[in-house]
Amino acid sequence: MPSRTPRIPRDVNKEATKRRILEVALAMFQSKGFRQTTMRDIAGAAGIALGTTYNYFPTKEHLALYFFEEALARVLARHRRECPREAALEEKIFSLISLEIEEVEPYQEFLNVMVIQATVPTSPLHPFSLDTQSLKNRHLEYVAGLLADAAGRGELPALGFESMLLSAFWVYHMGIVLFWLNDGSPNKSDTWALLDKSLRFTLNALRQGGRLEEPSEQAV
Amino acid sequence: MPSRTPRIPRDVNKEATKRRILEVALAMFQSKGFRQTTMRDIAGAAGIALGTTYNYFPTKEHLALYFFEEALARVLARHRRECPREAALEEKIFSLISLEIEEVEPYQEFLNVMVIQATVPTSPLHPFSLDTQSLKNRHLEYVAGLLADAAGRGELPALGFESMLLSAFWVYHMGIVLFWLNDGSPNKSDTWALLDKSLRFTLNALRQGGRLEEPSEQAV
DNA sequence: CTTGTTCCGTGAACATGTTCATCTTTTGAG
DNA sequence: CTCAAAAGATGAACATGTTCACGGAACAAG
Repeated sequence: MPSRTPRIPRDVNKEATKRRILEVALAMFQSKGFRQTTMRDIAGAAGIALGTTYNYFPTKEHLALYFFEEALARVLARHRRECPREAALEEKIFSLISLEIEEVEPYQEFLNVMVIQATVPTSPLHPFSLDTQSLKNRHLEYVAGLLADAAGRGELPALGFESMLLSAFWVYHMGIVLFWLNDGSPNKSDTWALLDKSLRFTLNALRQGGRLEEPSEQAV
Repeated sequence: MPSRTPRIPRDVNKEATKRRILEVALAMFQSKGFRQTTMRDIAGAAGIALGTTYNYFPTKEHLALYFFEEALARVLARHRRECPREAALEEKIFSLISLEIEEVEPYQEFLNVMVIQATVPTSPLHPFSLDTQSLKNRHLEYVAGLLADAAGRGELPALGFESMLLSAFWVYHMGIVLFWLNDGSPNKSDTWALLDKSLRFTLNALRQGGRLEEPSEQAV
């Protein structure tokens, strides 16, 4: 009887372990919630020792961050696939935020505890900052693409404050998600109404010149 | 020698203890940061046992909530005092958000960890929800007053979606605070620029009719 | 195969928010 | 004043995220 232990290369095993931890963790976050899921639970379910988990993910929150990585990837992929190129800009943005909320919907309880810390980049002091920064950037790059596309097709006038618009989008987007999380109306209908109206309002205003200075005199 | 112990009535002592815990805690949150301040530290500095703290505040976060209670009270008081009644609506709102940020500025590190959980109402599941709800409401009531005042003076046309405007304000306000927390520009100048321009833009648009439906044809 | 090195897994130990059985103080009735 | 009940204070104990010193497995060189 030759080699009793099959000698699996280290790299393969590591990758497999990492995936296993992730799968187990996400499943438990779903079923039991983030707070209720213990690092000991995760390690146990993944068949490894407690400390080993920390060889793969520096904190419990980082483990959760992967959730958002995957969710964002799915959202962008779906948006590219499902949202017709010739749709109006407000439709594209509405659809982007909707998809996002949809992907994230089943994890609402988990989000209530996590999203914010995970999505809001926070200060440079926060050890989390760099990791979330890249998430945010990937998101904003996509939105910048949508805006550039709309501008290229004459759907938006040249405004001269495009980068600020992107900042504003981030602010807006975070606000909507927070609102949604806290929306107690049936089917979260308030969120959809707010999203719809605020998008129309903003884009109409932008199309009409996006004036940032004094109001014209024709105002009531 | 009569009563060796002066027998201070319980109520008085309790109130004093509560205040002492609060003062000590806020001071330490400032100097060492929220995370670095231990419940044991607080109890020690307040001269009581660890468990006693929990007779006064159910969680460490509730202790922090008082910070916001006080900050909001100061902000509203200052705004009522400092902001002239006849100022334009955008100035009033700008000033309100500025004051808020100013009051909260020294605690930025603390905020990075806390604000969100403390200010975002989160789900009904969250034990924190009710307590933060009242904070939010007090804030929004004040803003509603500003809007009503502006409408009464003809500064804003009757729009027909005032309550949605209040929701939008909440979204906007949270977004700005998040942006500010994450703003790496010198003196946070990006935040001020964004705040200024977005307010002008929005209010100009509202004054010009606050159209929510299809854009007019005169758009470029 | 042998061996030194590097890498990884392990679980005990630690830090800290929170709970709870127990003890102490206050209170008010007799 | 006396004393039983009520209210409050206490710190040991618990739960859980995180660290770390240790040991063993994988690997490369001889």
